[in-house]
Amino acid sequence: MTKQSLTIPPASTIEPHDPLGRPLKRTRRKEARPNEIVAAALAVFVDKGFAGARMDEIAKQAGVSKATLFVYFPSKDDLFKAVVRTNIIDRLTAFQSTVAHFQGSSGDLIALAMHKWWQEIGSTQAGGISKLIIQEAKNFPELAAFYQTEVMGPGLHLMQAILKRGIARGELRDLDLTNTVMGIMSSLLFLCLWRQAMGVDNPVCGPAIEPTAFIQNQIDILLSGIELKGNPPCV
Amino acid sequence: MTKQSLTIPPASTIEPHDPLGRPLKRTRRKEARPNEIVAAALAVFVDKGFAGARMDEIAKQAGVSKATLFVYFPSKDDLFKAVVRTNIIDRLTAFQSTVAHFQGSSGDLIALAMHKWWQEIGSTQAGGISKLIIQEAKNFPELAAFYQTEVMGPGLHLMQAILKRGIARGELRDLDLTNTVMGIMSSLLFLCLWRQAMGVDNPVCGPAIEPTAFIQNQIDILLSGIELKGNPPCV
DNA sequence: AAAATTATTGACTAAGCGGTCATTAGAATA
DNA sequence: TATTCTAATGACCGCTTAGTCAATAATTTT
Repeated sequence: MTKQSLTIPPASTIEPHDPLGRPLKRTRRKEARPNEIVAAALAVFVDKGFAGARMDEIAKQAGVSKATLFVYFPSKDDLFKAVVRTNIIDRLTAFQSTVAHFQGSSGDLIALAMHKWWQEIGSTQAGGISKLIIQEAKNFPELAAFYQTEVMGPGLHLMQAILKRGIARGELRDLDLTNTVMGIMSSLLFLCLWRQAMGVDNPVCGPAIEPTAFIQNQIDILLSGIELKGNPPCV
Repeated sequence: MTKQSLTIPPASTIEPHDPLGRPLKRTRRKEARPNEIVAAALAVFVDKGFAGARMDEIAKQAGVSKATLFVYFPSKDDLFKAVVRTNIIDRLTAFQSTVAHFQGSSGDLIALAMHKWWQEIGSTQAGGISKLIIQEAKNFPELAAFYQTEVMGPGLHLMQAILKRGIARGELRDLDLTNTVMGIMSSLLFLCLWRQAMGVDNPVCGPAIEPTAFIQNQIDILLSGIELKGNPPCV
C-alpha cells in the first residue's frame, strides 16, 4: 500500500470528541482506523483470549461498528494476526538495540537484558501476546511459526550472543547454551503468563510476585547458584 | 415457548442404526461412564482449551451421546472442574509422598524432586492441565482459586520445605524463599506450557527442547550458578 | 451547490453450541 | 414372560456470534 495523502481533519470545525480524543459521530478516518482497531483488538484478545474475544466488543472499544472491522480486516483470524505482528516486531527491535552495544561485565549485561526485557516488553501489553501465542499456538500453527521465527528466534539468538560473549571473556563457565538460554527465557515468559493469568488484574491472586524482585532473584541465582560449597574457607 | 407437539410419532418401528448400517448398541454402564467421560474431556480440553472444546466432540470421544454428558455432569463448567479435580489431586499426593522422606543431600533432593515432578506430572496428561488453568484462569476464577489452593499451594509449600531443610543443614545459602521457589516452579511449568504449545505434538516445532536435559541444566545452574568468579584462586 | 465517491453502519442471516426433554430400550425383578 | 425402573438418546430450543450487504452520510470533485 503506497502512502496516501494524509487527510488530517480540519481543526476548524469544532466537533464533539470521545474520551480518547476521537470524533464522535460518523467521521471518516481511513488512515487512523486500522491502528485504532488493532489497538482495541489487542486489549480484548489479551483479556479474553482468541475464542473468547467478541468482535462486537473490539468494535465498541475501537469506537466503530462491527461492520467496519470487516472493512479493514477480512476475518477475525486476520485481525488476530495483525495484532500480533504490529505489536511485537517494533518493540523487539527496540529492545535489541538497547542491549546491543553494552560494554560492562557479562553479569551486568545479563541483568540489564532481563530487567529491560521485562520493562519494555514483558510488563507491557506485548507481554500479553506471549500468553496469547501459547494459548492459541495449536489453533494457529501459521501464527505460532511466525512468532517462533520472528520473535523467539531473535530473542534466543540475542541471549545466546550475550552468553557467548561472557564465555569468550572468561566471565562465564562453559555452558549448555541452548538449554541455558531457554532457562532464562522460561522465567521471563513465565512471569508474563503468571501475570496475565493470576496477576493483580485477576480477582484470584496467587502468591504475590513482585516482578522486579523475582527477576533480580533469578539473576542472582543464575550467576551464583544457591549452594554454599567452596567459597567460605577462602577468605 | 409453548411446547410444540410431540415429534414424529413413530407408528412404524424405526430401528436405531448407524449411517453405516451398524445397529447402535445402547449399553447401560452407569459405573464406567463418568470416568470415560472425564478421560475424553481431559483430552479434548487439553487439546482445544475450554472455550474451544465442544461437548459433541467429548461425547463422541467418550462413545456416548451429548445428552448423556448432561446426565452425569450438570454443565460444561462442572465437567471441566471434574477433569481438573480427578487428574491432579491423586497425582500430586503420590508425588509428595515420593519426595517426603528423602535422606540425602539437599542438592540431590532438589534434583530428585524436579525430575520426579516432570516424570510423574509434567510429562503426563496432568501437565496439560497446567496450561488449561493458565489459559482459563480469568474465565474461571473459582477454578483458578481451586488450583491455587489445592495444587500450586501444596507444591510451593513442598519445595519451600526442601529449601528450608537445605538451609537448616547448612547446604544452601540464605535464600529469598518465595522467589526462589517460584523460580524453580517457573522452569517446570514453562516446560509443560512449551510442550503443549510448541511441543512435538504440534506441527510448529520451536527449538527442540529435551526435557530431561533442560531440567538437569536448570538444576546445575540453580545449585552452582554460571559465573566463574571466586573459586579458582582458592586452591 | 450539485454530483460523485466511498467510509461507515444498522439490520440481517446462517451456523454453531450449550443445554433440555419426551421417548426409547437395556436390564432388573417377579 | 411380563412388568418395572432407569440409563441413554434423538430431536429440538434459545441464544450467541462471525460475517454480509444495501442503505447512509461524510468528503471530494465538478
